[in-house]
Amino acid sequence: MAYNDKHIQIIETAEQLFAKKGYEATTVRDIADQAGVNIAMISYYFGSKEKLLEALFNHRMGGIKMRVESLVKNESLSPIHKMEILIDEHIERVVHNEEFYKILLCEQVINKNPVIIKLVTEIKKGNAELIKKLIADGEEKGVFKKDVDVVLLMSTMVGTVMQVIISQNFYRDFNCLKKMGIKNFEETIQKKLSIHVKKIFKALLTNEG
Amino acid sequence: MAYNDKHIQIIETAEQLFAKKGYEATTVRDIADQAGVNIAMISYYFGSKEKLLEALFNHRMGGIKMRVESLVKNESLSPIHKMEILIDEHIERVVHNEEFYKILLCEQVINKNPVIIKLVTEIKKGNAELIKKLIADGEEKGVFKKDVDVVLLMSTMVGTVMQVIISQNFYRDFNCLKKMGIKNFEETIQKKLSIHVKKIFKALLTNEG
DNA sequence: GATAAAATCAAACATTTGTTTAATTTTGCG
DNA sequence: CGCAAAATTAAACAAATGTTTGATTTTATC
Repeated sequence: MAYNDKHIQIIETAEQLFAKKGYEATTVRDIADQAGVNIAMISYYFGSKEKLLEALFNHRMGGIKMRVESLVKNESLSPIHKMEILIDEHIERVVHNEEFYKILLCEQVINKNPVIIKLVTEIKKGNAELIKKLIADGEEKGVFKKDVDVVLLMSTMVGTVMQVIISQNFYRDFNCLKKMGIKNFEETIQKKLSIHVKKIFKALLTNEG
Repeated sequence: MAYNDKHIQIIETAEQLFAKKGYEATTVRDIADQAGVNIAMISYYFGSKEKLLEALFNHRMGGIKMRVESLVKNESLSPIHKMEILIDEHIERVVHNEEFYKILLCEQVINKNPVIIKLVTEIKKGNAELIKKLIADGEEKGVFKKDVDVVLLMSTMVGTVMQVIISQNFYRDFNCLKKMGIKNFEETIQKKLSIHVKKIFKALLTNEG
């Protein structure tokens, strides 16, 4: 399905509200008001509130699989370099789509909507298989260890980034960064996360520091 | 506030349902039916659905602060040993209270209820400060590095464990463990997580492997 | 066993929910 | 312009929501 400007406008308004209040606590009236459209438009355009959520997932997850695929299959990069780009692109994606990734996290916990489950599982599986091949490639070249647990590795990357995102207020507070501007802080946290996760991957994947 | 058996029964029934369907999607009728009590009992006992959620958080998070505190202040253990116990106790807590930790995760994302925010923030802050001291202690003794980012370190532990918990079906599927019994799998994942997180901490905290 | 407090219950409460309807307006095109 | 399709609207819809009420039953204390 192709979305026009009004579709996108409603989808991204819904995204804001779902992230802020949760899917169930967000009403179609909330969305319609904030998007400046009539309530009936949501059913008219998407069919239902739930299908609007599914549309959001399609909108945001559409391109991810290809991006990872083309990176891993790029012949001119070393396995280590590829892995680092993978990490940086993931961090960038989450930092710049905080709201969507919060919704994704909660939907994974509830795990109820079949369309979303299928979409997310397919992407996770595709990524895991690509990364598995990437690690096997690195292993052949003698730069990566044997017997790496791919899912554990990915869980650490994904889990660390998400945990930092949802507790960024605590991070600022604990490290006395309350006065730092939001844009500045976003940049800082992105760099710190990049170094941190890369350090972890180096320890888990290679034979030493 | 002290809870009697019926309180606990309602709280833990609510916990199951909140984890499965989400807080907002769970109705007080759901809870009352499954707990085998009248709907009115929830308002009568707790005041409201939201205060029942708060009661759940008090019920589950009451003891945590003390446990961590007494461990860190134990004089007879080395910093490294303490850190390993900290990791194992956290993993054990999450694995054996999956449902509650799922609810906690979603509530952190929404970040709306002031009582819960305060409770969670206090525990996180207390733990972070204790771990900071523990690392400083290890640094003095020459076993830990300088300038460790405590919040990033904790985020990796907490985030990794949660990510594995919420995607355990994927983990089983990807690693062809679908036929393994649930109890057996729980044990396996707990051991794997323990080794995995300890390996990461070693890399981040000590000067080499 | 009487009595007061606590617990339990079915029913009712006002709101709010997502969705639909049916009428009206806007748009696109010959 | 004319007219059909699409978009937009206000209003209405039934269903479900958390909470309260007021009566009844159980429990505990003397």
